[in-house]
Amino acid sequence: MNLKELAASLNLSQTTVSRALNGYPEVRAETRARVEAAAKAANYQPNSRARRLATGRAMTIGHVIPLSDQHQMVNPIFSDFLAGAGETYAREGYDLLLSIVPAGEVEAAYHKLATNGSVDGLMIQGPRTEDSRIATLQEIGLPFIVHGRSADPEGYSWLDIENRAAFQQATDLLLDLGHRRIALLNGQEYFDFASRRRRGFEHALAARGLTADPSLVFEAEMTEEFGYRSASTLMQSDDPPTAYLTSSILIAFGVRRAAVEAGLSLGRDVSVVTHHDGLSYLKNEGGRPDFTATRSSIQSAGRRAAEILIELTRAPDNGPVQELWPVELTLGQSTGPVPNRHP
Amino acid sequence: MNLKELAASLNLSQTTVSRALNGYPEVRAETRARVEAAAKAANYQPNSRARRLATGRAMTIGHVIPLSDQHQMVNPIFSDFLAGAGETYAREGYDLLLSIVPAGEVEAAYHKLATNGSVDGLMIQGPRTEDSRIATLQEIGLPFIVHGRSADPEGYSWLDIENRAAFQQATDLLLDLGHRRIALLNGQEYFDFASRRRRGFEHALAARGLTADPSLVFEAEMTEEFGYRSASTLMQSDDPPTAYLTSSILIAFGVRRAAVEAGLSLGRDVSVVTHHDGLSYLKNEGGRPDFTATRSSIQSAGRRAAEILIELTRAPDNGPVQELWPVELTLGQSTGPVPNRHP
DNA sequence: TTGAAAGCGGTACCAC
DNA sequence: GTGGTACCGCTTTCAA
Repeated sequence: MNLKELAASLNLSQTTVSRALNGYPEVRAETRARVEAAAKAANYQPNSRARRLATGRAMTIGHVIPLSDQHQMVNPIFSDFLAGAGETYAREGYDLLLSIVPAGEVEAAYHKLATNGSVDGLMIQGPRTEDSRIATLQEIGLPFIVHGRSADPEGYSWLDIENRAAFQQATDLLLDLGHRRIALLNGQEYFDFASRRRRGFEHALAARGLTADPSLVFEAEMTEEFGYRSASTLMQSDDPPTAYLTSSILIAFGVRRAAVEAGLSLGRDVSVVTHHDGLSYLKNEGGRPDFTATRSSIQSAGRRAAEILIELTRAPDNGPVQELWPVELTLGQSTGPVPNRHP
Repeated sequence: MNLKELAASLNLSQTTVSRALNGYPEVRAETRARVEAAAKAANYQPNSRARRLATGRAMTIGHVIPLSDQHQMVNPIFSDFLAGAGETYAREGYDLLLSIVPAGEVEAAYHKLATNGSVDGLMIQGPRTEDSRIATLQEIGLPFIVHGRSADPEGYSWLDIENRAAFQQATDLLLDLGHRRIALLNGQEYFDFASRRRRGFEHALAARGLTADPSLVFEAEMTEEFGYRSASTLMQSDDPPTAYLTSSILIAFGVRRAAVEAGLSLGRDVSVVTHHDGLSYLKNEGGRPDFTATRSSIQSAGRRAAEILIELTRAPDNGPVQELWPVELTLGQSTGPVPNRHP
């Protein structure tokens, strides 16, 4: 059943039926009701291809994922963000076009999506400190929003969290508890969020006249394995850290495993603060550890980023929208004393 | 630059230009070359919306993910499969429409995607033993393929692995090693793959006159936490199992953590076989355990499923395509002896 | 308040 | 081998 047939069955013109269905005000209420009833009865769905052509809008948002960064897809953050964004798209009647391309072909994909009119806007994830995607998109002129930002956060829309402040605060907490040897297990620092986190860490130390011990700072893909290996090494060293600050729950899981193997208890022998859904202080006393926070804040970020992006596609001439979200620090019931140096 | 303008600039008709660009044979080689050169110079991209309307094909495959099964998205299998499928779509010129909907609205989403012509085919993941999506799609008449299958595997296309045989084989291996108390940590058995795996497990036991001890069989969402909790409990029991067969690497990770806490070594004190990329026998002797297999087989499955699905959209009248893939068992260097009952 | 008709940008049939 | 033209199904201006 298409519009023409529906109109014929109602003895109305396509025009009127179209207007009735799309909420135009000039349609008489009675007519609209009649049309809506018939559309429902016939289970009429406007053909999206025809509508897209006629309106010139794709009603589609693109997410382009580089394949070699496939690890990114494994990262739970990625899928949670996607779930949140997808929720908004569905609510607003937008489709999500997921394009998985070899790394190095991302910007070519942008050009193609833009010129063949497949999408109205693009979502950018995982920005680097220097990220050429941003300049490319500005040049193309397609609306886009970045989850995170680059070193230069001017002239485009983004939604980011207070990475620097959060890690400064977390470091302060550990310093307040008396810790002096704190390890930082960070994501790869070419990602902007990671470099901001490191700066927060260093800043908190500097504020107390301390400097980061380079042998306690690691950066790598944020896996459990990375946390395990680096924490294991550190725990066997002569002067092991008493606290760990990590950039991901997976890294913290690895630290936990290393601690268990070393016979240490999180929250008693060694302190761990990790970024996850906000920041969490981890411990494994008293049964179930508090690792199981939902990642609701990341879903929220996805929802909000999608909202902003859709707004941008509707009013592309508005200035950039930039939102900086605070990060909450969730403490376990007991943050524990400064651990003694373990045997 | 659209087709009309391109044609005008060449003093040719739209028809000829279109034919030249789309590889129709009747175009003179010289003309075609001229057209192609001009198209390239002008960076011409055919408008995908117009093309879709004119051809009546969406050139798009839909993946519909239920949101409450959002855990599914966290599951690495999900994203690996997606990455593989996405690769094929890109190669074949198809778009991937990812639709994230509340659980319970999945079939409504199918109807909508079908009637508004947004997709040419649908990819179905995570089939249940009884899965109403399949009947719904058969009724709708949209091409689809299932990754996995339901209890009744007739009349539709699917790509599955030999779950039953694999778990039977794995159980046989453990029995051959002398194990008699083997725990099965399975996925939720309303998923068809999980029920097949359980049957393989039970069948191997039955073939030796043994029956599964119900207190050693668990099913749950396949998380690390599940593996940890169930293995911890079992390891503290009076008569703990000497071997674990698990349905996911995450579960195996949980078993590993429980083992470490209990002072047991994988591959020496306790045997673990898990499904991951094929089946793997896990151990943690001699440094790095062999947990780090790539999930390439799942990506391959995604690629192949996408190929079949695209083929189905092109020739919807062909009979169903059904492929059953074997599962390889990868042994560690040492599978270890039957563990002594631990203290 | 409703309808006729001209697009939107291609594709594909039918002539020449 | 090339061109004219009628669609594809909907939106949107313009007239009535």
